[in-house]
Amino acid sequence: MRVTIKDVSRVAGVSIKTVSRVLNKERYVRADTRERVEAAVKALNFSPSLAARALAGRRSFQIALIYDNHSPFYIHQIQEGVWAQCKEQGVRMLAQPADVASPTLAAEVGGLIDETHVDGVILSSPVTDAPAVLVELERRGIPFVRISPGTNHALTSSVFMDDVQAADDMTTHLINEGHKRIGFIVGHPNHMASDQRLFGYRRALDRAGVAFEPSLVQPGQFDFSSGAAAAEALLTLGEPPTAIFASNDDMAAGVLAVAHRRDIAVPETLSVAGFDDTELASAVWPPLTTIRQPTRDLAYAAAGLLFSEEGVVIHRRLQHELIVRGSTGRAPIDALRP
Amino acid sequence: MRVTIKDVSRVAGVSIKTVSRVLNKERYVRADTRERVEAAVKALNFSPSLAARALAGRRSFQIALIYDNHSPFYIHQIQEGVWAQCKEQGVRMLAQPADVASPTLAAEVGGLIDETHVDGVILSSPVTDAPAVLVELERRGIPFVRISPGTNHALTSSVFMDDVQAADDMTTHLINEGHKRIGFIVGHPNHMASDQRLFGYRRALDRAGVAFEPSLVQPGQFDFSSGAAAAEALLTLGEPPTAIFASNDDMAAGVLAVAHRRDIAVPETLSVAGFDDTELASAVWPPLTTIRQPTRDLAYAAAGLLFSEEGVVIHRRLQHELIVRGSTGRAPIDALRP
DNA sequence: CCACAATAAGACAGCGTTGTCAGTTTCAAG
DNA sequence: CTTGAAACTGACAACGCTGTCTTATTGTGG
Repeated sequence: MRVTIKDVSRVAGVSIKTVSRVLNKERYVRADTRERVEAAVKALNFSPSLAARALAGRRSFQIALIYDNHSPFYIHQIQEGVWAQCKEQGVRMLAQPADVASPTLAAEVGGLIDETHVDGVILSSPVTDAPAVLVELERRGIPFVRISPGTNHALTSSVFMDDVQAADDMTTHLINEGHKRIGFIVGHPNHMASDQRLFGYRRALDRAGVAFEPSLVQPGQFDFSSGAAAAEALLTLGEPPTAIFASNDDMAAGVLAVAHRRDIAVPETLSVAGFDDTELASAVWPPLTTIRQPTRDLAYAAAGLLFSEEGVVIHRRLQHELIVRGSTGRAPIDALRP
Repeated sequence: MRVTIKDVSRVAGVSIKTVSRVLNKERYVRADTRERVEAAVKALNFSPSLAARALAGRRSFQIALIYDNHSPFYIHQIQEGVWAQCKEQGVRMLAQPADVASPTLAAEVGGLIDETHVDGVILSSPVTDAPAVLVELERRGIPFVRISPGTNHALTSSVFMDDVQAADDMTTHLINEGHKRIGFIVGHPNHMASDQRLFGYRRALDRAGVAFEPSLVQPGQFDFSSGAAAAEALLTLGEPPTAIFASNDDMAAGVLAVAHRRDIAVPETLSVAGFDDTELASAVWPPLTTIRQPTRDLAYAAAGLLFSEEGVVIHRRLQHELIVRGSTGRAPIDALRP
């Protein structure tokens, strides 16, 4: 039935252990022996059983990617980045949706690890900041890397971008365009990045001497409809903002939709900015000025760290980029008058 | 270190075989014995090793989902549907991106099966129609279900919707709105659904007695930019269409962007229709009139079939729905004049 | 209360690998 | 040549379960 290492060893005329050595690129195999084994592997089209390898050895050749994110585009990029790295390393990726709000999350993660013997775990925000999960992972001593965690205090590698600076950059850009009343839509409360982006917004305002106005800040959930709702709230203020900076693209798309519905010209009357530069940002009209978050690269790098030398903790920051597109422009003239 | 079935058996005071019986819900275990075992499982927080189960038994408690699709939204829904079903069944899902164009695809799929011992496979369009993959799967006798395959001739279950009828419905809707010149953007050539949607478009035109005009049909790739390119081509025709029907939402979003850029009012001057009803459809402006493809349900049902009684081949059709939103409307008056 | 089937539980091999250890070959230096 | 270390290879147990077979134990009709 199944082609096993035994078949390979028979065809190659060596012991199964030697085949195993070749498979695992161990030392002490003569070149011609190796070649014979490799030929047999190819001839029989042999793929070693991960189950057997996991059971017998110290590696399972599988890692888990755990995420809970409401932006399909974001997840897609994360998956793709991790996937690409795994492919290079010859390791399988187990994508695992999760619910950070669930009280059983840590137990589920533990169960996943027990069941699958995964060699490591990649946590994507906001699972990166679920204390119970971190504790569980540390207790087991299983290597893990976090993508865009809220803090870097853990004894674990992470890859991230500077959310504060990015939000600051965007806000500063809007201020430079003459905007004084800049609405801000906060991200999902579960994500630490939400706080940081809000802080970046405030820091930029502060530095520019623009007064912070609490009514210009609206809560959001990182999805389209919460963005729309926040926009409604902002645009019905007595003195509405001339620009709205949403903490991600999905919410910015919601803002655009509301602006269109209310016949508010973008960017002439209202500038709209997003964050992430997912595909959505260029699929809407006008295309969104946004922050390019190197999501795919972040994920790729994270997986890379997981496979790198054990014991070294690295916190790698990747560069963001302000992408100016058609959704933002100069503040309307009357707004520029004092 | 790891909690094993042995630990459970010791705590419960039974043999490991009995624990195994409880785990697998086999017959011939006394109620009180079962309870004792279950208590021990809970107390020790035991999760059986899938590797060991796969190796020893006939099941691996894992299935693979293989896809190659360029719409992140679509994939996201597929993953979610399969995932939900797997969770109910207590089975792990291995999401596996693929490249239908790759000559080694069938071998990769074979390798995946050998490595992981998966109990079954779910194929998402267009992998559903890669002959080499189907042959490989059949050769191994591994159960598989196809989501939205091009044809139902195989001896395998599938779930799908009626693409022809759906495209017909949409086209008819546009005709009923007074449109006579309806542009059509074809989907990715790898997808059989692309052909079928084109056929539905033609069938509706034909039935309504509207002449088919080849120049109104443009190729596309199911992504935003190919939609935009097709729109450019259509709108620079001597006599441009009053409506454009794109074979999916991503391409329709591209059409919208081009219309905005050219200052063409949607839907007053140009109606735009999509297909799929992904989240994108309501994230753009105006929100897209589209066909709701029950993607998530399709995926959920597909996984369900995989776990259902062996040997029965079922082809399940799920209902689509025409969703009329703001992107389509009556044809402009001058177009209604003969 | 006996015979016999149905129910219940355990012993043990084996799934396909890797780890450990022991054994054999090669080769450079003496 | 011999010697000893380095290079190479193999035998065998073990990983954590399930399948098969065997051995109690219970229940039921006559």
